[in-house]
Amino acid sequence: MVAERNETKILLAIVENDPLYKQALESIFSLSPEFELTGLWGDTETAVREISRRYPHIVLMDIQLPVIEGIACIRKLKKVNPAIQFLVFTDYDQDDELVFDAFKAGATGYLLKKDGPELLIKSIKELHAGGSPMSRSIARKLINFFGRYPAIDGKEHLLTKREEEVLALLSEGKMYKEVAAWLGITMETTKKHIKHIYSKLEVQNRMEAVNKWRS
Amino acid sequence: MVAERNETKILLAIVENDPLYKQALESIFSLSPEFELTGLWGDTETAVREISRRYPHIVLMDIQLPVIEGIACIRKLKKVNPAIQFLVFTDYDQDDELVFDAFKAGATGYLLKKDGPELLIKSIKELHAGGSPMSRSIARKLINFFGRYPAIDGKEHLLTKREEEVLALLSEGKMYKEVAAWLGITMETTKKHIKHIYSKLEVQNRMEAVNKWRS
DNA sequence: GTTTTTATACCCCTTTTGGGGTATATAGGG
DNA sequence: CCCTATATACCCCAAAAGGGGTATAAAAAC
Repeated sequence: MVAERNETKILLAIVENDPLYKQALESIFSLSPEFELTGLWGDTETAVREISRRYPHIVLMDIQLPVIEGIACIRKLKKVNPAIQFLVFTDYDQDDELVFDAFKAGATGYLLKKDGPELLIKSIKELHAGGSPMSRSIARKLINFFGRYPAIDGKEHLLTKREEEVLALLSEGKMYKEVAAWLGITMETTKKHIKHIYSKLEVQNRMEAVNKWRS
Repeated sequence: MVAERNETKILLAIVENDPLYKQALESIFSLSPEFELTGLWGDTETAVREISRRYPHIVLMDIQLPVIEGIACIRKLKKVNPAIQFLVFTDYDQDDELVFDAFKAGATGYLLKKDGPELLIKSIKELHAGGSPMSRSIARKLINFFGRYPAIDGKEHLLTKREEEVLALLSEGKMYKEVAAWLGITMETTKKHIKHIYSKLEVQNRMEAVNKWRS
């Protein structure tokens, strides 16, 4: 049901600082019938400026020093165009925090340059299909990360009674002011409850909250 | 902690076309210590214009010919301020559709003028307490209503294929621009599809659409 | 061979939503 | 007794959603 995405090309944009890689990537993707190269930029500033006019499905994002710049670029672009998938393409895999920050910023894939072009192409397809391709060492880091923290959950008393009431009314499609009227509180208080709900469930809107709560 | 709103009087507004009733109602409610008459209007236009400045708890709504006007007035006011409770106060109880339309528009009480002032006062209190007061004949109509239709629904080809795709993405909590990106169309076109979906399903928002479609 | 439906794109506008604060009062746990 | 969680209320602000148009082209229906 998720449409005929398979019939169309994968729209790819590339941010690559290294001129050699830049040329190599261009020759790979500009000629392939499965991809359409909608952008090829050498720096993040140009990328930020151009990307909204190119609307790629995937952005292959080279991250070099300064690392912060690439991460910030992903975060910025992800905020504007949440639909775009970012595949980090870098040499750096030693610094755990860098890797985590990339994912926090919105990257959904993390590939090392040494992995080679075949895996790169495979990863882009995988990413476009909804997957999260990453190099083995990166995957290991992610797994280990969850060992660092006690893996909280519980979930039973995640939401308070009042918050559950609010969420139940939200799930019926009621507007904030209707929820407020129903509970006999002001709309601002209703908003406050909703903000807490979203924060606790780590979601950004009503639909996601309801889905998460129902699941 | 429960909102310092209704410890005191019931704030009542009245829309009554008939001058005689208007006077009678005023004398009843303007003197009663339990009620405070925040508005007394002879026509719906004035009511619509004034009501947001008077913030009543309850609106006693006279419905006369043309019936459509009174119904529309309730719908309009309920949309603006869902917290207000509407008590229909009319002579008409023969036309079933009229009664149902009043409830659909947002009325939560339906009283006939012939029921008399004691029941009127009792009904307003009942409404304010969260109840749904109505004349016996009206209650009967409501009950019978559910026997009228086999409670089925065609539902087969109500939405087009594309519209179903859009709705599926909406049900995941995706923003318009994400849906657009996913389907490879513009956000404006996405909005157009969504408008059609809401119109066909007779709903006003994403949550209601998803609920209706899933049911 | 018109007419209708579907899908697309873009315009206008208002309302709703979501996220960031601050502040008060109260109930409970350390 | 302090401190946190809960529930309430209010502020500001930007983004998203929703509702009203118009218009074009292709496909389906009549």
